[in-house]
Amino acid sequence: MDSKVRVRFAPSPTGGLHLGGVRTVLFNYLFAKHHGGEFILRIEDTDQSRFVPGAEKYIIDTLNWCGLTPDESTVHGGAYGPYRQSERKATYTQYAQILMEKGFAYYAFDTPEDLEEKRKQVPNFQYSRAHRMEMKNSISLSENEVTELLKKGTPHVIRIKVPDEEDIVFTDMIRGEVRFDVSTVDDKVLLKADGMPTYHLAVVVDDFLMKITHAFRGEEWLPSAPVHILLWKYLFGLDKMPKWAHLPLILKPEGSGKLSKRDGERLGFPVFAMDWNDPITKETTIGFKEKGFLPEAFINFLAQLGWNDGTDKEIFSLDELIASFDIERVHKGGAKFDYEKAKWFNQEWIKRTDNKVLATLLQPFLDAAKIEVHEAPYLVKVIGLVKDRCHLLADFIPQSHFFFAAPATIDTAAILPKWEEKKQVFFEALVKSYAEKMKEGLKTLPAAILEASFKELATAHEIKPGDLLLPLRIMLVGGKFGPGVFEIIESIELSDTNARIEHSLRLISEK
RNA sequence: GGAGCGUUCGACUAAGGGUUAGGUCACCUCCCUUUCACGGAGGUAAUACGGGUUCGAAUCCCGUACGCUCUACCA
Repeated sequence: MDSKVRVRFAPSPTGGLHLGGVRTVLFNYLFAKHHGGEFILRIEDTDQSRFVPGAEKYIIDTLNWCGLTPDESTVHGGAYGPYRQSERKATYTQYAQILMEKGFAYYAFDTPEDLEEKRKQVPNFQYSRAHRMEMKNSISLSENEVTELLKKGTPHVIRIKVPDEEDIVFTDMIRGEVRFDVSTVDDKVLLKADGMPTYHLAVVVDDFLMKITHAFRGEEWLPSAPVHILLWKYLFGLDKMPKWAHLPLILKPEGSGKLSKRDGERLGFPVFAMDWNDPITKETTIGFKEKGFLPEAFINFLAQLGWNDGTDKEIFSLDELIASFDIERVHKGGAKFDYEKAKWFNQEWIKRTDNKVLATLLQPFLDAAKIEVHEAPYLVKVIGLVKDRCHLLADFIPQSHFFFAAPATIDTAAILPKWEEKKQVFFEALVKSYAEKMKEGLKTLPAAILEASFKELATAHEIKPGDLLLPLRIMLVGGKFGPGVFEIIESIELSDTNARIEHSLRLISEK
């Protein structure tokens, strides 16, 4: 008997992948890899009305960005394909037939309009034992009537026949024993009128055929678990059933309820992993990647939403997560998403990431800001100077643009109140001294030397260096921010420094 | 309405019968820095409520409240 761990993530290709989806993938992936098992991506595209072109590719791109690459999928291949449910239609029909033959399912001829009408008439209507006989199906109708309807090609579905009285008990790896009284579950549709299976049939059949050993999914599936367990019992036997775990939900930061795309738009943070361009509405929804998150950080904070290793450790690489992940330590309760904490994780990962690697990742942001970098080593040096103050890769632009071009505006209002004649004289002297250095053929000097000579000159002019540092900073970067003044001068070199000082002096004299 | 699941600082969480209920984010104060950050040191702040069981309960049991999910020919 093959006991190798096999898990799957089974999204439907209807749009961007949000936080909850990625976390489900992550926990599946971590569990599989922790146990040396395999991770399968299966596309659940059985609802043709909701199919969105490009969504499948988007899901695969997202998984790649996160570093959660499937072992088997529509693009990676594998021995249990096809991995797209729309291509497995015949298989589901076959199993639906088996259920019919065994008497565990029946035909239902009610139209959607019939059902809608019935729901209006009967409060809390359930298509189950209570109302089954009032409907049009192969249990309520005579055998002749059924054959007649079938012969005429009347549209129909196949429904599961839920037993009258039975307790369904199963063990959830996170929640322990969960019990349902089956009389409260209705006769779910298994095969739709278009011949496609619903999720309920497809998930059971595919998990069996793909030899899935552990099935993890969001908590929203818990109420329909009894249907799936019934199907396992009828079709394959409970001993073959995967072990279940229902993951807690990711909640809105404020109030309560499941996190949605709308919350992100309202509160100003991403919900999708990567940018999603909806081909139908033409809307673009921003993703964590494009917002400036590192995949390591994205994965890290997602893992910490509902799981921890029992210690105070919070920063985990993917390999460390694999090594310490334990599904039984996953929480039962939902966790509110906190964007501030997410950004903190990202900042920690930016600090840990090599400057050359960051330089590559920063390129799209530099392009978007129209910043031209002439020398790669220069960029790497600048990254080293400002990375500590960036929560997002995008923060790099406002933190460092002055290294690449003179600031567009100078906050002279912050200089003027304390400006005086002797400062004017000092800065003119400073410009002169730098000009002399340049005449000697020097383009720049080390920060420490720049600082020493600056202080010396200040003393000679009988001004405290501290009174001059802030104005100088503002002249160079435009405002009250940025790394050490002399490190900036060292980087932008003497000629640029002089140009910026002279420009600011002119602005000041105009006021 | 019904069914299921859940509930520790504002947020994420630790502590599976004995702790001044610990850590992180956020917030506040101070230090470092004559900028903004980073870093360092402190501070504010929690066991939903009510009953049991026990020498002892955040932890075990029972109620109550509140919240969430599901209740489609969507997943």
